[in-house]
Amino acid sequence: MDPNSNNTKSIKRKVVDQLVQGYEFATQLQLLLSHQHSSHYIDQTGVVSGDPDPVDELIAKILSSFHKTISVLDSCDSVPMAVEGSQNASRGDDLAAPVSCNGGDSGDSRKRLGVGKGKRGCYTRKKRWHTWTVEASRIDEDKYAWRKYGQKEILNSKFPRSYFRCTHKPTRGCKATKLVQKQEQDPSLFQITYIGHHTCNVSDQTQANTEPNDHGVVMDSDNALVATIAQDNVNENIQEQENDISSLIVVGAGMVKEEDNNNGDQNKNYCEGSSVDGDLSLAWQDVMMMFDDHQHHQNHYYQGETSTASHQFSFIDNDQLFSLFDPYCPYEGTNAI
DNA sequence: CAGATTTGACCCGG
DNA sequence: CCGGGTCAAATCTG
Repeated sequence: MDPNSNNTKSIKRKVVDQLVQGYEFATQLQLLLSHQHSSHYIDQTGVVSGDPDPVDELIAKILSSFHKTISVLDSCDSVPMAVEGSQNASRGDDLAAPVSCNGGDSGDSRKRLGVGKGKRGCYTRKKRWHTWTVEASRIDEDKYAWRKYGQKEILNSKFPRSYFRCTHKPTRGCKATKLVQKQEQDPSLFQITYIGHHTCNVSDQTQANTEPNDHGVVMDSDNALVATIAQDNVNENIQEQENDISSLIVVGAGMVKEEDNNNGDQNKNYCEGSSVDGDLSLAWQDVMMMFDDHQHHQNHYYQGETSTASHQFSFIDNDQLFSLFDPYCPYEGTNAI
């Protein structure tokens, strides 16, 4: 193969990838703004204005522009597209079934004990998704339902690291995960690393959280908005910003392990839920840097509000919570964290 | 019995 | 090669 054409293809793919992200984010922005605008109109005038919203118009143009650009690039190269199709791919089992890397012996899975070699660990690691780390006194600060799927002793760490994935992963293909580890300096604090954004319907998750939210700030309306967005088949990665950081200290935001994930296995394309979730600012940084590398300004995703909310999460009490991270006191909770 | 957790196995990637 | 992330059978719990 011609290395140049490979390189070009790689760049193209990256461009398309970023454009797809941009498209997604513009869509979300449109939803958010339209929501805000509508409520503003009602609040200020008492009457819902029927005028076409210039913001909507502008965003529609942006979306159109994105779409055209992507289409043009896509027609030049057979880069798999993820715009809007991603949601349809999650039919409930796409994640439970690990893309048969073994040549498709999907029939007799679930073998173990001596056999099963080559079946275990058959997965593709997340590499490019948006990750950020927070410090928190509780691990249940976010209102998502998590299910623990692993725990590991970490080298040079006193405390094991626990691995959680969204409870709705099997049913909705939500790929959000988080890693939780006690801080060595201050074991009362947890270091929580979130990986990826929730693509499940957040409204369900919020139902689980029956306790009143003492963060105060418009949680209800936010959640309503989340539901709206989710129902519109749009990834609500934006929502994560307001969902997850009520009383957290953001340690490192906007870190993206950016590595073109569709360069390895061309057959896998973007079928798993949404692979376009990520950080808008970073996405654009990437795009711009490919053409012009003078863009280094970092947009901070989160504003690290630090209230000290400590509401009781309905799924688990504090004793369970802490026993979870005590290697000698295994967590025996029944539901998600 | 269904769903969650535990935990050893397994593989990816640096 | 090895640490860390994920899988999945076994086990637990309500």
